[in-house]
Amino acid sequence: MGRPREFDEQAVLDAAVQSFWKRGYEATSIRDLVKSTGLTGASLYNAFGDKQSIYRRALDHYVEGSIGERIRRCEAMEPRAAIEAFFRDILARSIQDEECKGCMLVNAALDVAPEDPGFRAAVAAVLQRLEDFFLSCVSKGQEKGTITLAWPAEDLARHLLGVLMGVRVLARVKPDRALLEGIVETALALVERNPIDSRDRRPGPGGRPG
Amino acid sequence: MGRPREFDEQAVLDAAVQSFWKRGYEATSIRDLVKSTGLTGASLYNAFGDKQSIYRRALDHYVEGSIGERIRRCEAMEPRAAIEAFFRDILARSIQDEECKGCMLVNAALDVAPEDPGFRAAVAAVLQRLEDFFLSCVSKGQEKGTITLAWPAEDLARHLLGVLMGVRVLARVKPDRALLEGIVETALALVERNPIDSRDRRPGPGGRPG
DNA sequence: TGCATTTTAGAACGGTCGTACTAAAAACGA
DNA sequence: TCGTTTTTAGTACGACCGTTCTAAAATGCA
Repeated sequence: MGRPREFDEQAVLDAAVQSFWKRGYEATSIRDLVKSTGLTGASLYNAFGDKQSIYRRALDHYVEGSIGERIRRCEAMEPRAAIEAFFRDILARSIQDEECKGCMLVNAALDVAPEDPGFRAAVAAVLQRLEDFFLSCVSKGQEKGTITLAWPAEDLARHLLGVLMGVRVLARVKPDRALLEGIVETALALVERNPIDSRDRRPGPGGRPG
Repeated sequence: MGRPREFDEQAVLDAAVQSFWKRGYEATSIRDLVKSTGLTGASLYNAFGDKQSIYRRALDHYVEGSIGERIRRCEAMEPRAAIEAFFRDILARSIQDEECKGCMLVNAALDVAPEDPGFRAAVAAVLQRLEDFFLSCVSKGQEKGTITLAWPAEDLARHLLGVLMGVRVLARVKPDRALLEGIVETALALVERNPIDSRDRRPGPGGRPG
């Protein structure tokens, strides 16, 4: 069996996430990780493999714990309220994010994804998951009458994904409440059902499913 | 007077932009720049200073040539058409961007801005310029009756800025026409004047200026 | 033509990078 | 208790980093 590990893998991943999240892939060295995780370089390589693998494990760990958790929490809610809760949570976190770390997934999307096909696919898959979450909310909300019928559910979901990315980028440079709230409030009002929905203003292909 | 330079500064900055744009700050080495610009390390340091200064000059060069130029071109148009032309240009460039370089400013916003106050201020200033451009378009459009009165001009401008950032991020990972068009078309329809504008649905503070 | 000045070319510097290696330490099964 | 196996700790390695230095080359001015 051999000597048992002295560290908790989850705690080590938490620390690795913090390092990579704040400074990015290139700017974080193995020696930085040694400092932040508390274990030695050899242990890191034994447990996770090379630097890319460590980053990948950290990113997956972040995604499951942060994004996946948020999606799961919101999926249990009423569709329209789920979208609102999702964005209000993002908004609150972005404004109180004093280190301006933003979202590690978004950072990864511009940092490692364009260079490495593996990372790119991983990031794209999570983006798809977010789009699917929004699409599910919008579709259900359209059926229930709480979400506007003025646009196809697909386009509304894509719009929400785009707005989410935009908020996350701006929060890293200008974490200004008025700016971020202005973006989100407008988006939330956009998806809201309103009187004009009685007519088909923009039928478009693939409109209301079901 | 001494020996004259053998290189064209603008051409060198063009080459530096290409390198930094594609791979980011950390992943681009001085030796990469030596290769892409064609001049030696000593010449680079003589002409521009250290690596940070080279990047800064390259970023400014990109902003003036790409973003500034686009703003100037659109400012001459009718407000509503200016917004549409701006985004259709972004859309076209994003879709045909086979290297998925995205926008160098957005890349800088997540790459160098969070670490360095100087870079951060520079990026924030350009973001403010974009927001001001959108605000100007929206305000004028509201006065002319081509832009919706359903939201304050400030919020619409912020929303457009957020959408712009979102498109630029997604284009680097998933340069999918349907995705990007879905985001932009929804945004363009959002700012469009429509029948509901006859009532003040969302007066809000600082609404229509003038 | 010669001096002053600047740019060139390329080697060289110390430092840090990701990673691999060497042993000691610590648990297991026999 | 001994041998096996794995993790630890620290060092070592070659490569590359940003930057500087040494000379040679090329101009303008006297």
